[in-house]
Amino acid sequence: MSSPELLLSNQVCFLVHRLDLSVQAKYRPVLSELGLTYGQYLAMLALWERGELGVGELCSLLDLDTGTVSPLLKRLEATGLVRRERSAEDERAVRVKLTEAGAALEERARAVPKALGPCLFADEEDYRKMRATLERMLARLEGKAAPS
Amino acid sequence: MSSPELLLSNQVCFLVHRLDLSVQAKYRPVLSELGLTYGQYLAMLALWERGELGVGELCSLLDLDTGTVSPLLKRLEATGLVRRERSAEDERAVRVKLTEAGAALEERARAVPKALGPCLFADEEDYRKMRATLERMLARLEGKAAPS
DNA sequence: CTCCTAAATATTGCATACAACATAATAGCA
DNA sequence: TGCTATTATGTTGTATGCAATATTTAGGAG
Repeated sequence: MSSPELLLSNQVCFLVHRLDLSVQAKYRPVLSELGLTYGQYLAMLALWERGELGVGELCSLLDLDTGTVSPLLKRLEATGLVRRERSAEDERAVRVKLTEAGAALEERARAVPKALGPCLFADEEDYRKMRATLERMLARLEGKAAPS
Repeated sequence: MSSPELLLSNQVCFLVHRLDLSVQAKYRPVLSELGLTYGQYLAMLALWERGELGVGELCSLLDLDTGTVSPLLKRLEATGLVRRERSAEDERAVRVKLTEAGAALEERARAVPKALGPCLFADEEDYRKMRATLERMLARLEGKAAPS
């Protein structure tokens, strides 16, 4: 017999996971029209914001591993949205820059939050509360030491 | 120049995604001691709860595709926690059952929520509010039609 | 009974994600 | 200068996750 602590429906972690997958599912068809996956969209957001980034910077911004980001950038380069150039001063570093096409895509991308915002929250107030809750959960997670 | 709508830090979807990955990262070392991945843990929760399941049922419960669940069950079978048997009445159907080892693992798994609960929420009250917020977000997402 | 459709599960291909390791270049220090 | 540690990035192996397709079996119309 299961104790309530082990019931699937009682797990916050499961709720978070389903929510993430559901959100991605909502974004998928919209981003597909831009030729982007969900992960690529997040990377492009960072690039539109910063213009140019190192690989490590992008890993920090997205909170992801180089093992994830490095191939992702390779695919973005293959689709022509991004250019990767070895830095002249430091041959280890790679600068990731938007191409013409990559920069141009920003205009079309403005439609994405407009289309999907209403799927996620009711209004500004709702948005702020949700964001606050999620940020609190994240802070709690990252602030606490690993469980013994 | 980025409009605030495209700023990475303003995206609720990004918060949700980071939260999911952070939660998984917290669970990983704990589950690793049980020899389980995150996805396998969720599947085992369903099995401990129901005892025996069809593949399709598990897909519904976990809200996942057969393309995800089918190989996952294969790996659970390979580690000896689960048995898969073709149903006698309907040769298409596969019944997934706990093995002795799979059933026995439930005892050790009780430690998981105990260890990780405090990483996620402060107390019962906090747990309930978080759960309510997440469930509200999920309901909103799944209730709304796809964006035009 | 035969043919067609539907249902249940599995497989393939591609894109994350992370751990562990590999590679190359810089920095720092003796 | 030469050696070593560190840094920045890439690669490999394994496990999700989903779309699309394949396979097998059941059910139903005629």
